[in-house]
Amino acid sequence: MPLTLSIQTGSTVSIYRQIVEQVCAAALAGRLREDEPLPSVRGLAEQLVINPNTVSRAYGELVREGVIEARPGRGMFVSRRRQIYSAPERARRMEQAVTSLISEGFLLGFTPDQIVEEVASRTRAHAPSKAIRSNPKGGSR
Amino acid sequence: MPLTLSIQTGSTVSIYRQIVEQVCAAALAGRLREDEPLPSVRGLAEQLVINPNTVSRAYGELVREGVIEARPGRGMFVSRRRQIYSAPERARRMEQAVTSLISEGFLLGFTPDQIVEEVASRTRAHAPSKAIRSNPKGGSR
Amino acid sequence: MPLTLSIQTGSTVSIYRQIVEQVCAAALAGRLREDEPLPSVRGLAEQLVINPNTVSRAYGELVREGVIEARPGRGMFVSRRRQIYSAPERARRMEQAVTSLISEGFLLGFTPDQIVEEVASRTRAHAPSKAIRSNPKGGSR
Amino acid sequence: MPLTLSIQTGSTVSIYRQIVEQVCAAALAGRLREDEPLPSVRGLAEQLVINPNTVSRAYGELVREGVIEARPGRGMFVSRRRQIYSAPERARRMEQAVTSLISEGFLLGFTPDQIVEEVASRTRAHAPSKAIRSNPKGGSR
DNA sequence: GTGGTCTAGACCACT
DNA sequence: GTGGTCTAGACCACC
Repeated sequence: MPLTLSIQTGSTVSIYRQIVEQVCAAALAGRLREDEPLPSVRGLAEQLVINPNTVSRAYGELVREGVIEARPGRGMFVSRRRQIYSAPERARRMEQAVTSLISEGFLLGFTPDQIVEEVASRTRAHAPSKAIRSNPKGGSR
Repeated sequence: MPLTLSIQTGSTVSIYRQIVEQVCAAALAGRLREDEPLPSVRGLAEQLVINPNTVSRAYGELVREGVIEARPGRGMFVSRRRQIYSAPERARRMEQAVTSLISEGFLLGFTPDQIVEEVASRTRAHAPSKAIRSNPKGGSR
Repeated sequence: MPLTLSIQTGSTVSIYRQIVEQVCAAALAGRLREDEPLPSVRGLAEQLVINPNTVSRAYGELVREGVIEARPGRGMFVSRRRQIYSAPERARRMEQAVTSLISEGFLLGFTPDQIVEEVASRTRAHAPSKAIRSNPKGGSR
Repeated sequence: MPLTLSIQTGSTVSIYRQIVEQVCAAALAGRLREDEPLPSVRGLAEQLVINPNTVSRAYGELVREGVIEARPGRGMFVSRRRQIYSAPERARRMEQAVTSLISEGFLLGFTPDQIVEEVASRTRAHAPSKAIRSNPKGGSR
């Protein structure tokens, strides 16, 4: 299975960001084997009917973040994951993201329990395999 | 205590969005009494050292979402809670919000369980009680 | 014909509101094809001799109401029709709109029957057919 | 029955305008007899829990529009209605108001017939009596 | 005093 | 090129 990506127009998040996030999620969830190349820039652009520049940019970002790496002449491959953000930076970003979700959830009339449940059910869907290996903090806390 | 808001520059979320989220959270959590006006546009702008237009934009958004209402010449007040979105629209927006959080979480190296836990702990903090008219200061905490 | 908009200064309704209403009417009447972008923010501003910010505001409102969607870097497009408001909210907004018209009509000295007739004749003009994908010009081209 | 007025906060129309419209509608619908005074400024302000200045302003506007007139020492009374706008001006304003309603109606998913019906049912409610006497075009003047 | 609108001009991110 | 955000400063209507 050659990794299916999909983008949705009209979203607030840009196209290249959607690609970054999906590839990233796939890599972290173990859906991409280390010896398996990502779709080529031109191929993916054609498949998604977007500009190759956009795909190129997304891949560039992923390389910069250390998620994937280019093996010249062979393609892009997932690299061994390394943390790129400092611990405080990670915490800050995560807190912000959680705050956003909770605000939106409350605004839409969801109860706290429902919000948690929405997230829980979606994360289960996202990571069917147990191939998660990164442990950013340490404890299984 | 007349509702303290704070913004952080250099964040990925825009200033006006930060205001929207904070006011929204405060209003929904009952930290704002119905007969108590929000900070004035100019006042808040001065306090946060930003342009009044930015505050105005944030307030406008909140009005359109039904969270607060403008009483011209008097100020902005929290409006009575009502569900303005249809069920499909609610689901759609919530799904987008959840997707956004999960993507960010994965990117930051959080495991699914950790993401859920982050949300769970924060919702507990946000909602000391189910009653909207809870007393924010005395706290059944 | 790429959608002609016009505004009149000195009206009681604000410029950005006029744009919202006209685009809204055009989109809902099917005068805009789905793959055809709206006039660009700068282009429309130039054409109407107003500030780009004003156009931007109008477009932003339309995005929030689900009428159009922004594809960053490409332009604004009409989005697929969806009902974003809940039934009570729809009723509430419609009631307000009707009240506004009736008041204005009375103030202008129209009788109830005349008011109804004005609306009836205009709705007939606005909706040549029930199908959204109607062809406004003639040819099936 | 001493003419009941009501205002609603959080509306886009200002308070004084709401008063103007309601008094105007009442006068035109014949719900106000010519020998019957309107509520006093102070009385109405007290009743509606608003600032007397606001009521005063509304009455001033009505006087300026020729809808009511002051009989010093006795109070405000409805005057014999005269047209204050030129015919083209009236038509222009009415057209604008109708356009607004139709746009909003379409946006909310109402069909043309439903929009007309909404207006029709409301005008019936507004004017149960047949005491409409103004004839804007032919002139019973 | 309050919010609402508009203009002018700038910078950024995305395609 | 596109839209999105922010600043600066102005004017208006409302209370």
